[in-house]
Amino acid sequence: MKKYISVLRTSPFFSGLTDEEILSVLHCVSATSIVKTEGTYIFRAGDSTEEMGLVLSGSALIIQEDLWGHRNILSRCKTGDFFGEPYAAKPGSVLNISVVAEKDCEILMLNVKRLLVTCPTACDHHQKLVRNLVSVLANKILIFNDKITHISKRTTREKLLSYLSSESIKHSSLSFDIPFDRQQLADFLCVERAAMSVELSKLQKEGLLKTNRNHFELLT
Amino acid sequence: MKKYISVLRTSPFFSGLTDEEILSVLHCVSATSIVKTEGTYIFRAGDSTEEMGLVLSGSALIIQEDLWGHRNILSRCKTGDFFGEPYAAKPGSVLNISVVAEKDCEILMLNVKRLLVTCPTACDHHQKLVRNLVSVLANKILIFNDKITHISKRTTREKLLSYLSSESIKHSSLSFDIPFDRQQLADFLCVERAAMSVELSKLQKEGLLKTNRNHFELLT
DNA sequence: ACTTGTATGTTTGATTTCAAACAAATGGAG
DNA sequence: CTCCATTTGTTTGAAATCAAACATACAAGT
Repeated sequence: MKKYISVLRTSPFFSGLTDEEILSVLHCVSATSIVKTEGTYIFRAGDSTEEMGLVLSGSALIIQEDLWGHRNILSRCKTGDFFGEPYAAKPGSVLNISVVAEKDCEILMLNVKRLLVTCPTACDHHQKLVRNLVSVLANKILIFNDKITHISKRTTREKLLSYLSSESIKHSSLSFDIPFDRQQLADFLCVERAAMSVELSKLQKEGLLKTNRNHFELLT
Repeated sequence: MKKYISVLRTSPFFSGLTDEEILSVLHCVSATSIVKTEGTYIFRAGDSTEEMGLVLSGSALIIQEDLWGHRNILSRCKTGDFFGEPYAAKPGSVLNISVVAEKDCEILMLNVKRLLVTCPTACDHHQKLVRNLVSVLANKILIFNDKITHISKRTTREKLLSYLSSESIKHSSLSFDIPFDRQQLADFLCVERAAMSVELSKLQKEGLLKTNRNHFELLT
């Protein structure tokens, strides 16, 4: 397991823990590494799980398949990324996503339930790990919350204004850079890039904002 | 505080705890009750907080206001509901919502940070509370995750199929009831009720499903 | 300067959604 | 049963979005 310590060290799940603490705490969560060959399932929609996965090498795809067989790729997990943590943290929940090895990969499985119910005495690392779990979960909610706020809006214009407004608040400035190019922004807001470009042009003509590439300036 | 124990008992945050445990654990989180008159702010967007709120009486509105002054009501918290828990659980995060008293109300403020960093020794109730917090957060992610899956779809038809597909999996049956009427379903999926009704009719004509009121049957 | 690749902006017609009004069906209450 | 309120389905013209193609701008490398 030691050969992967550099991967674990960078994960928010283990942040604030020393290498020794990480190695020690891996027992608390019954960490076991598994190898998956390209195309095999790691989790399957409909399953339930007490374990979350952390990618040690290779990569995995988070996908959804509907009743009529349409497959949709939600995201790609690379080295250091993890998946399944909300399902593992909520006993009895059912996976509504599947995880498939995109390339041959090694996955570290961590038993979240054991983290929560056993070792109740104050193993100090243990406490830190629980705190990190809470932080990871809370962070995900904040990100989702933001995204829902924007894509709930009916029109492209409203989605843009909602997103830009929130970025402006986040940067405490009317002038800021966004971490997306046009195509990525369109994907994030669930609209067409072309329609979005048209709307951005209109907003500029109307004097609500100025933009150049990924730099934006809002005019009130 | 005792007069509100019946409210606390029903909250998922305190589930599995006896009345005595609840009263005892309130100290761990520096529980203090505050009174707010109609229209005053409990949280304001841009603030950060270590505390979450739980409504003891009256009601509060979760709202968002954008840069150009448009106000949007996200949800209403009634007795027993709580708010702000992801912000309190993620130190340094900034509120992107405001909370306003809709009527005169009493709010119990719970310091989540204290729950995570102090009393590290195994006060048994304390552990349960942390576990409940993890569970509450994980549950919220699962709900958000679902919602994003559906409303990310571009067309009304795709949103419907995505939602119905997931409900079918959840009920392990092609035949099931949904917890929404048409207007609520349209709001949930962020589309027009009328356009949705049209699409449902088409889907039925095409033989993909049958529906009567809130009962649905999918045909494969 | 030239070429190449990529990002961004614009245009087009077809399709979908919106918004508003109205019609039909349903479920209670009297 | 009849009346009434509510829910659901349908229609309509206006507006927005989609999808695809093309035009323009910019950057990196030769």
